[in-house]
Amino acid sequence: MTSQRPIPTLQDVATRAGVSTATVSRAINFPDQVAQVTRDKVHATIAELGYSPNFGARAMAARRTNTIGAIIPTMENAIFARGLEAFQEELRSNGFTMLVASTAYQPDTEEEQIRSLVARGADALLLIGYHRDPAIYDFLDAQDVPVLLTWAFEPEATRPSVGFNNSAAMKAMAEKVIGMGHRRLALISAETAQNDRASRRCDGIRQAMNAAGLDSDTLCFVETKYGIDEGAAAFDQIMAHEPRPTAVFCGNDVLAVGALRRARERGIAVPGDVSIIGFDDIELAQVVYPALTTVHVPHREMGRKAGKVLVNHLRDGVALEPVELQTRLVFRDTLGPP
Amino acid sequence: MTSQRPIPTLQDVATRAGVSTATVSRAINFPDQVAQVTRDKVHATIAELGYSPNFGARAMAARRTNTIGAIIPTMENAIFARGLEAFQEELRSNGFTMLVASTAYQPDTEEEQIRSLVARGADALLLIGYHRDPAIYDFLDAQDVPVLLTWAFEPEATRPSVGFNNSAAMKAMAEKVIGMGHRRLALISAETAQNDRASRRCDGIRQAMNAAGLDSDTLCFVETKYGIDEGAAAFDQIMAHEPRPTAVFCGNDVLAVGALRRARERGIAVPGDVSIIGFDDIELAQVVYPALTTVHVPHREMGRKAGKVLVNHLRDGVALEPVELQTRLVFRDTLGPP
DNA sequence: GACTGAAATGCAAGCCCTTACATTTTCCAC
DNA sequence: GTGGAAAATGTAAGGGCTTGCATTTCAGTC
Repeated sequence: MTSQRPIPTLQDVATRAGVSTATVSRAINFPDQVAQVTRDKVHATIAELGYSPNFGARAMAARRTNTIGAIIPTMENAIFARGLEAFQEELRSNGFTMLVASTAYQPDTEEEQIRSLVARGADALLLIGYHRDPAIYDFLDAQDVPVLLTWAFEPEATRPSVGFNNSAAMKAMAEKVIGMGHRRLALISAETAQNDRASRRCDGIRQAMNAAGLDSDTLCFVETKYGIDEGAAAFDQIMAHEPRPTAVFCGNDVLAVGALRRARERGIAVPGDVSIIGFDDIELAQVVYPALTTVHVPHREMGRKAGKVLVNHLRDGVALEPVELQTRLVFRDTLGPP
Repeated sequence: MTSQRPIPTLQDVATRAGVSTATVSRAINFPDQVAQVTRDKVHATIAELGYSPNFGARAMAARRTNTIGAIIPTMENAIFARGLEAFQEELRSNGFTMLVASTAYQPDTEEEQIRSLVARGADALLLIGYHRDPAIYDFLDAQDVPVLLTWAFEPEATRPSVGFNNSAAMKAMAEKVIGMGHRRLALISAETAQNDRASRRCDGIRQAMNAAGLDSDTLCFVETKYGIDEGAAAFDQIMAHEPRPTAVFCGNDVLAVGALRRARERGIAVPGDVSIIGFDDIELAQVVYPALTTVHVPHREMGRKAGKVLVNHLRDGVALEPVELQTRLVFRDTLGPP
């Protein structure tokens, strides 16, 4: 046991520097309100004592934290990583801190994380997608915590979001695929029940099919959990279907990569025997072989924009402004004629 | 503007339930110290008011937060994701919360994040690797924050860690590769200056070379930033070297995947013309083609163990116990004879 | 019914900061 | 020098919670 010198407080700094706590506080938070010489003395003392302000006390006294919470479904597989990184950079450069939490795609966990971040004093929250229990929104409204949604954008939605139109994006891709002559389509989707991005992407394909005069009920639909192995297993299911689909859409790139791996393992040629299409355009999409045709989502831009919108709101009181971003179809090597 | 009903406090709950704040606090934190009927009444009131305790106030009064901070170099590419996920699960199941932050491999950012997490009241910290400014360790000691290191294990180290021996792991792989007849070796390494894992892995190769009677100065060494594209560029540099190496080690799987992609783009056969060896065994390693030979790191086990060690320490006062985990060589398809 | 120890509850002192307001110091213009 | 405004600093009141200690309530016993 080393002798426990107690953790220094503001008071300790004040005493040692021979000033009041108010002055120390100002020297830290509003340096230009303090005379140069005093400021230097205070900062020297802070360094000497290794003082570091207590966040809880500060939050309580100031009633804000300059902290913004972000809750994402998963930290694996980089789907959200790039966007979040840009979000964080934007916040940091404006003096805000990001707190991340992930939910493993469990609504209960999301609720728990939301409460935890709010209790921690998050000044605002960034959440993925629209769908969640209305009680959660009520809670956030009651707590007066601004919420910005992202990764989705619905023109008619009431909650502000910075994102893209999932159904329109997938529809655009489906139109291209149908335009190439594909008629027997399949979709490996993430679980749609609690996930509006997944269900909207599914809608997009059906819309394109209907518009092209195809019966959208013929879509060979498999829903699965998130993961490469899950994508592989789902691909097997789809290949068992008669007549065999010629184009397999995937709700995200991770599932697509799993499907692609399985196709190779089974000796099914891509895109010779079957085309595979992803969604997201994560780095992985360019690395697999053959390189994945997919829908490019502007992750970094989305993160940065979301950060800007929240900072503007928190700092300048600007209303949370919805922003729609555009996706882009990226044709690589896994899509060919049927 | 909706009328702002104020956020309910402990006091509000107490008043409404007709008890003291102490009782409410106990009903929340030590339910069995409160009579059944009182407890029910309190919880009903809490639900009715939508009360949620203020984390800052609680942290300040209780002088602990049940929060453990984890700081990782990057959230991209899933290298740390799986281990961290297991870590979080372990903490959650023991009533602790994990707070994550990432540093983008910048020591300055790491220091900032450490201070931030400490200020937020983290009861302990999980950090990656040994190497950092001693001043940071001094600061943490002064603040009396326990620190557990991970992703590395040095027998002679003074700080406790839960990890594996990076140099021994890489040495074992290098011995195998040399044993297959490779004599001209190359290494694409992450930047070694601030990264002991990278430099130890490099050491491992050199040790194996020396032990096999090869001059370790002949190792074709390229250092680069983290990323798939960076790995690709580094591969180009190595291929420009004369005589051309027959085996390219990579400091991690992400760099290896970049190298692999570049090899394919240039029509260099793997493993026919050159072997490529990764490190980490992230999911990606099995997905690329040809599948990557790599050193398997028990990420989940590492995360879980680290969680256990910290929980034991915080809850039961057990000293932080170092744990060495074993890596495993995984031979897939990118390694062949020279 | 009085007594006793245990169980349940209440009281109130902090925990460490920020900030409105009050006070002192400084600096100029005259 | 003096007066007065501006700049710098100080005072002290919270902010919401936990917890040691004091007090009340309750069972059970004689």
